[in-house]
Amino acid sequence: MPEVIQKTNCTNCLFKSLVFNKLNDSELDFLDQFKIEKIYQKGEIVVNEGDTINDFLYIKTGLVKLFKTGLDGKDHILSVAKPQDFIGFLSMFSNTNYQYSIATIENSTLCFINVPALKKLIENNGVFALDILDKMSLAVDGILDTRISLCSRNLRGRIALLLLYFSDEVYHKDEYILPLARKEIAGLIEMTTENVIRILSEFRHDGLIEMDGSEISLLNKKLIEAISTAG
Amino acid sequence: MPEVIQKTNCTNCLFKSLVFNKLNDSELDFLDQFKIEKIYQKGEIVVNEGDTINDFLYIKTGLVKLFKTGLDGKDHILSVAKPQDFIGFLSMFSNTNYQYSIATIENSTLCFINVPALKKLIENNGVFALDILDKMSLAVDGILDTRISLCSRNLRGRIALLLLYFSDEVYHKDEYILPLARKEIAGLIEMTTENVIRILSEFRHDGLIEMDGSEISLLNKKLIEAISTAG
DNA sequence: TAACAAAAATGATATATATCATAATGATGT
DNA sequence: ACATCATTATGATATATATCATTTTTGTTA
Repeated sequence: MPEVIQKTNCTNCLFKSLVFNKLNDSELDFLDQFKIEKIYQKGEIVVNEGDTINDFLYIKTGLVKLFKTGLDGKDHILSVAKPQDFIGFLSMFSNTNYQYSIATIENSTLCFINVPALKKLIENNGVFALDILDKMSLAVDGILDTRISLCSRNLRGRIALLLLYFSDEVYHKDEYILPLARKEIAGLIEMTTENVIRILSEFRHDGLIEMDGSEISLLNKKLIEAISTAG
Repeated sequence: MPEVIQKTNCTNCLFKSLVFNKLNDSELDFLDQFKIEKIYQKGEIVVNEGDTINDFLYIKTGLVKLFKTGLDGKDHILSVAKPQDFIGFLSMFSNTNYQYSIATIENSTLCFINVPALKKLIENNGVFALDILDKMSLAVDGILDTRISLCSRNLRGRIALLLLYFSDEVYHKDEYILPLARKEIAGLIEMTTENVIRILSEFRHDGLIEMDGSEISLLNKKLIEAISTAG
């Protein structure tokens, strides 16, 4: 359960330009009545697969994973999402219930916006509607790209891709703490836990990375990129 | 090149209810000025990767494939699309150029609708905007589901999934003519051409299917479904 | 119809990946 | 501080898949 629930003001929100830049002040005021902000610790469940979709979720800060538990009991991670990834748009329009679960993998602040209220704004503001379509389209492009390139890569290529993803897209640093356990990585890039561990060790032996538990530092990014492309 | 170009009338179109059911007659008349219909033979290129996106593409009849040519020279099929799949919505909003190529794999009739005209309608008709969001969302859900389940299946499972896809989603029959060559199937479900052939032969030897060239008939659907689920 | 090219088919072999077993390490609760 | 459990780690082996080589079939064109 989120520990803190905040009532903040959309018009003053640092992030409004990222999501709601096509709305005017009175529209933002309207939205204020229908939104709530929650602060989560790392590792908390935000929604469970099957839950009714009442709110559009927006990640203000932090990192979450979208996942499904398969018939084999293993978790499959559909996507890791960070601020501006607009994962909330994904099944909000096509389904009444979540097709996946969401959990935080970093301390995160999420904004919950009532779906009917949001739909009313879309209906009444055509420019906003087009903007939402743009953002949704971009989000989808990204997820599809990642998924397809995962399928056609070998294990080393997938690990390389993952390391680069966290370095380039999430932390913007060559050193970072992997927010996912080896087992979770396995579920994200569709391989066994043992092979995740094995290949990370391989990369260390080959001088590509330094590694202490979940602390990772990329030593030879050029080569990692080459492996990611060639794989 | 498409052999025939037709000027038809949206208001009388059999398919308008599938795509444009939220538009009134005057809006449909407006659209008429900005659309064109083309008839393609099987195997024709509709758009090339990198082409400027000028039109929203709607599949009236037939079957197309969306594909990219990889660095290795092999084609990777992103998706096979049939009427009502609304693939045209995919990167229309997020990109000015196609991120993939499109070719017909059956004789097909496609409708080309000018993008700025369509956007104007979206901007002016909020209910239509929400409807487009719904359809786009559904299209994406489908593609993602397929992709993710492909990644986590073994070769036999993937072939089973493919056979069922054409049977259940496309032809609605247990006998059909595979519209894709073995090599294309390989590019669609990420395996080698040899293994596609081998596993299809295996399925025939095991009495799961009958096969003569591209004529396929599913003999034991229950078992094929089991293989698809278990794989 | 012959001649050719492409696709389909099959087997042998190499490589990549998963599975199983076992140990070391680290975290958690008592 | 100890027992317990999950995670990380590594090796041995089995299995799945890709690659390479060769033949057969099919379709196309002269």
